[in-house]
Amino acid sequence: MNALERKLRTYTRLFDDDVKLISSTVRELRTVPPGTDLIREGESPEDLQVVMSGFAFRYKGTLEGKRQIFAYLLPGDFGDLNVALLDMMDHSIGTVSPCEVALIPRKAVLELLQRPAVAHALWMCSLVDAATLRQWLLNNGRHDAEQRLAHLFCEIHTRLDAVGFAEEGGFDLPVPQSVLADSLAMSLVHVNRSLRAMRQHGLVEFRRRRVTIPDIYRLKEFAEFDPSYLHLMSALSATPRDLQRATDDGTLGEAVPERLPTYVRAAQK
Amino acid sequence: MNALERKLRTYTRLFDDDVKLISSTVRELRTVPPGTDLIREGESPEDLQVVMSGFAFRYKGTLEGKRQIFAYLLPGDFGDLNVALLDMMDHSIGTVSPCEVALIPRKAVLELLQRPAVAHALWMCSLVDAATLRQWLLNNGRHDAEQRLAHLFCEIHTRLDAVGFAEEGGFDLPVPQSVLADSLAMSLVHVNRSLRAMRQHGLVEFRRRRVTIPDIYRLKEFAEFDPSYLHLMSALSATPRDLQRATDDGTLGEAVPERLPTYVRAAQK
DNA sequence: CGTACTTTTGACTTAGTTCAACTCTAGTGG
DNA sequence: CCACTAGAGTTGAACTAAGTCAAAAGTACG
Repeated sequence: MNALERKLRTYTRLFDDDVKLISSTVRELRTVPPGTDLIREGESPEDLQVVMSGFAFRYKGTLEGKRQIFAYLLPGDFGDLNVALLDMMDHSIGTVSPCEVALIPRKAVLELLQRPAVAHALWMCSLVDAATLRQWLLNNGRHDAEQRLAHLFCEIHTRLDAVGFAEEGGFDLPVPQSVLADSLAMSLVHVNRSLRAMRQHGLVEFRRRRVTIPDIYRLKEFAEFDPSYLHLMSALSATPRDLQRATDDGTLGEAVPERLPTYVRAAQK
Repeated sequence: MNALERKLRTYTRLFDDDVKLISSTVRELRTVPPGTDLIREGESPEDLQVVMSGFAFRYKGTLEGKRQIFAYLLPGDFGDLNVALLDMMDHSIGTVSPCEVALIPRKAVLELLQRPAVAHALWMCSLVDAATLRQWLLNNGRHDAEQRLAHLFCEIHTRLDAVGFAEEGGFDLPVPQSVLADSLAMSLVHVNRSLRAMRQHGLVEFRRRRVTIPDIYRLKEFAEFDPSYLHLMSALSATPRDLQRATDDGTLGEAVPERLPTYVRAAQK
């Protein structure tokens, strides 16, 4: 089972037909190096992109050269359902790690939307994205620096956990501090200082692109983190069997060189 | 033509059948006083709500009693497509002015989604909402106080204009400064001071719940406002004929007592 | 083992918050 | 028509979280 299918299954029971259809729509799989734009504001390409492995983010810049990141894209996430329906991208998508990206022709997407089950799953994705944006708006606007960092860590941890990529005491987060800064609307220096403070308080540690969480409950409480906006009835949906199947086809879990986040490895060979 | 139909027509050409279907789904029209919650975080009601007239907003609070507003709902806007598909509301919706709200049964929504044209229009609404959230995140995170205010004014002006409710030099905005503060993640005092500064610079004036804009181009430039995120190919769609029809059935335009925003009047009788 | 990011830290500045008082306005009831 | 009240708007003064600038110290990798 690939990342896309797993993602969709998070939200609906799919028929085998649907699954086949989805797989068959993937026109091409391209591998993209880190620090690249998958798509830029203003473009309206013929293909919709889905991140199959790696770590990417949505963003937009201001005239003064500042940047705001809107969301992180984990494997299975759609780059831009927008493109299939709206006229053009109103933001850009950049990669942090090497990424494998599936290209789905615009037409195929429209056909997929004819399928009730698939359409339903796509709707859910879209609504959860919006809910996440709202949560970011609240978090960035109404929490202080340390809470914001804590909340972001909690969110990513939870999302990775839902697809089986988080371990007990932490997770790999392949981004520099400057990306955290642009996500949380803070300055790089202030991110750094806040991280130090949190480390000293024993809340979290972020070193070498890895987040270590001594006590997840304490962190969640500190961040006022309530995962319900992610609408994951699916802490369930990543059942042991799903994970087993995923392991079987090598999407995750096999022994791999070193120090690369699990969800980035696929794009590494 | 009611507000909902007008809104949907903003995004797609609808068949007469579709139109009939939509109108027939409105179970009930309830009138809600200002300062009321249409729905609260955590609820999952049987009916989806659509604002038909008046002014409302999405919001969510923190434990410390702070509040963040996510979006303004103008006539025709859906309160919560979420509810039809997701388990429950992850935020609340409150009214500012008196509102007329149409209730559409959850089942009816699912049926509407079977209609390609309607489904398409709903998709667009949802995508535009998300794009707007991204823009707010950028605006609140990466612009200073005055730019944020300016941007918000530009957005509302543009949206009202698209449905025919904005005049040349300004528009009615029936909210107290505290609501602006909670939208832009600033303190009430700072909103007030910033408004004064902008007034003195001749950028905008906000007095008695009315926004006056001496030079819209200057304001837009100041705010770095680019309306493309609203995806309104529809500055067109509010054609003179549409407006005429709207006037005919009394949705807007008839002579009314006084000092009430046009789009609030309907709920007043 | 050198070049290019990152991360860290210090010193200084500033935008924005908080607290607290005072004013204005619109609506209410006599 | 006026006094009273409650909500909304203004303003000053003190305070603080966060930004900016600048330089040093790690790290990663060819």
